[in-house]
Amino acid sequence: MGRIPCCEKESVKKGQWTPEEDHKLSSYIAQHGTRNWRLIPKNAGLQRCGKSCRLRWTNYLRPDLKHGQFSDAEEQIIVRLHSVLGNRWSVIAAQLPGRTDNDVKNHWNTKLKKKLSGMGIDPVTHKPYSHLMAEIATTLAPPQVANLAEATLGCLKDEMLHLLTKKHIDVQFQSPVVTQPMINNNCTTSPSYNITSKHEVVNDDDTIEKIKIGLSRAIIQDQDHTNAPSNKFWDSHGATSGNFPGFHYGLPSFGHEGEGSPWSQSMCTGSTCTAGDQQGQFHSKMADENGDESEGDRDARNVSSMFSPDCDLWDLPSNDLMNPLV
DNA sequence: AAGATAAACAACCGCCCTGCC
DNA sequence: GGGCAGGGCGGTTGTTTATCT
Repeated sequence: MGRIPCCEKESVKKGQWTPEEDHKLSSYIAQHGTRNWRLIPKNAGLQRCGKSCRLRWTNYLRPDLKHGQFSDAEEQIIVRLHSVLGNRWSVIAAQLPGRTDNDVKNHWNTKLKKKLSGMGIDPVTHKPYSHLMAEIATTLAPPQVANLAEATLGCLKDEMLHLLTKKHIDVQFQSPVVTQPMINNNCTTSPSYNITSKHEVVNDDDTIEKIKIGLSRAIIQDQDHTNAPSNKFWDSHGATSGNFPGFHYGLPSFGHEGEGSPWSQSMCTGSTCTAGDQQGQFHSKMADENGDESEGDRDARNVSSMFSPDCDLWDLPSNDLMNPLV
């Protein structure tokens, strides 16, 4: 017994919507509202699945939607929220009037990810690539480090090669450019990425080789210290996370995770997220406000609080958000 | 000018959550 | 409490448009 389909697939049209279909749907919704999406296509005379109608309406036809280019301010907000929330597009979109989650997601995937990568910043964790590689080299046990480092290089290689064919990335990788905060609200300490970088093309293979050599050296140095167990974070704190004075080491994650971004998770599992620090306050605040409301409601409200005059998040010292190793 | 490639956008799919019965 | 339907969400795919060779 499978799930009951939301509509009869055979009699349903797919693909691009025609202006006539748009008009039918808009007219029907203007008259009857958006109750019961399953009945809407039938009543509006559309050969479409109710779900398809809902998407068309919410992502394109709604009169309050913006359809133009994203402004710099909007991009900054997306990057900023993504660093905290991860791929929670609906929550991010809720902070951008007239934008849908689909809009934001598409814009992120087609433009912003590449811009960040071009700056030497991993768009998943919002950390510099050099930071990620340093973490790998210093966090893992010697039997695992070589294989995992190789695997990580594999993950990064495609993106790097793609970028290196177009833009120069310094072997040391540039740290995020700190500019004026994008949202004022009396916040003066928040960094924001300067999402513009134009450089000349360099020799791809040479750069990749330098990256590999640098990582190999780090691995070798790490292996040289295998007889000093007290220095091994993974000995005393588990294989994937641990503490080190001034830094939190978490195994970089390249996939989607359930609760917030890997980076935000990482921030809250190590020494940088103590009960007294500001980031910890932010997260415990989120945890305190659960009540009976839905997770989405909480997210939306908590995110809204970031933009409040109190400026909870934007007041955080830049190190608490980015915690750069380099 | 034509084909190839990349970028941008639109839509679909399947999972999951929530509310109702 | 369990089952079901509706709807939300994020990931992915398909199509169109722009740019490059």
